[in-house]
Amino acid sequence: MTIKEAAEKTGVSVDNLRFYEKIGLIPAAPRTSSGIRNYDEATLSWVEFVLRFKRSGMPLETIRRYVELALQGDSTKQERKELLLAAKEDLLKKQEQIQESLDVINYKLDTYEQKCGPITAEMVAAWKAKQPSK
Amino acid sequence: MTIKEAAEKTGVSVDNLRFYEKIGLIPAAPRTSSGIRNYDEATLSWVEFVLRFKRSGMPLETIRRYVELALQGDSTKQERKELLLAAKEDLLKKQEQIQESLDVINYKLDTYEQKCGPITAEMVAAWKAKQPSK
DNA sequence: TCTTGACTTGGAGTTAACTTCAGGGTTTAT
DNA sequence: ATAAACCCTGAAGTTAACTCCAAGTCAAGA
Repeated sequence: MTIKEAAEKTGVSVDNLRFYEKIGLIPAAPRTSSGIRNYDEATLSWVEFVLRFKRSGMPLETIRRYVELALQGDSTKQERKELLLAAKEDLLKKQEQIQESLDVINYKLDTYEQKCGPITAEMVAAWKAKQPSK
Repeated sequence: MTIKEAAEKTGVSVDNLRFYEKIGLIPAAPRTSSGIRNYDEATLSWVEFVLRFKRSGMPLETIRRYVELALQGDSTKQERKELLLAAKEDLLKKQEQIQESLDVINYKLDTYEQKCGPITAEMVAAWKAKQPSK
């Protein structure tokens, strides 16, 4: 499978696939005898695996480290476990913070329905009261 | 309140407070007669408000736009509502993606407990089988 | 075989969000 | 009244994650 087809399948741009390979985010794809990348299913699986974490906002460097450890085999099991636990903590915290924002947004949307503005109205008022000339 | 005190209260660095003000993410703090920023409670409230959205991963440009609209008063109510609805969609999607990653991490952590590696083990094997030397 | 389009690499350019710096002015403590 | 610690601005530098470009190689159709 050419890099273009791999790009279409994964939704990652051709340039980005090469970039990810260069930084070690995904293992190097196999090549034809003339040096052209020839993606196989195993490599595509890696891409999908990596993308799931990327989508959740995990830094590429963290994912890269995990891939590096995984390719080194069983001796790195413990370190990978710690990495996953740390990543889990990050994601849980992020989930909480998103929920906080959602609560604020939902509250504001609620109040937009009836009255005019919620907290913001007061904040704007306080702000405007201090302005000397428009 | 000096910018340093405001920085300590909000957990945002002094430099960053000035930067946020410059890009319009927070309204300009009042100044003393000699031109030094003198933070008041109203401005601190804005900072806290903005930080909640920032923590959830919302792009600063989106928050900046909301602040801009809010400072323009009631006439922008409709536009702000639309902005909040779009932001809500983004956050819900992000929440879903984080949940997906958490599911994968939890599954991997589970399997690390007993056997050795989960999916990754197979992926590594497939990868290694293709490697010529090493 | 020649053209057209896809592939290669290395490196430069871009955007978001900081972060640091140079070169000053202000406040405070001694 | 002067040194230390703080404040100011505008601009340059940094990092992450792309994104594009130049210059060349390779493959498939007319």
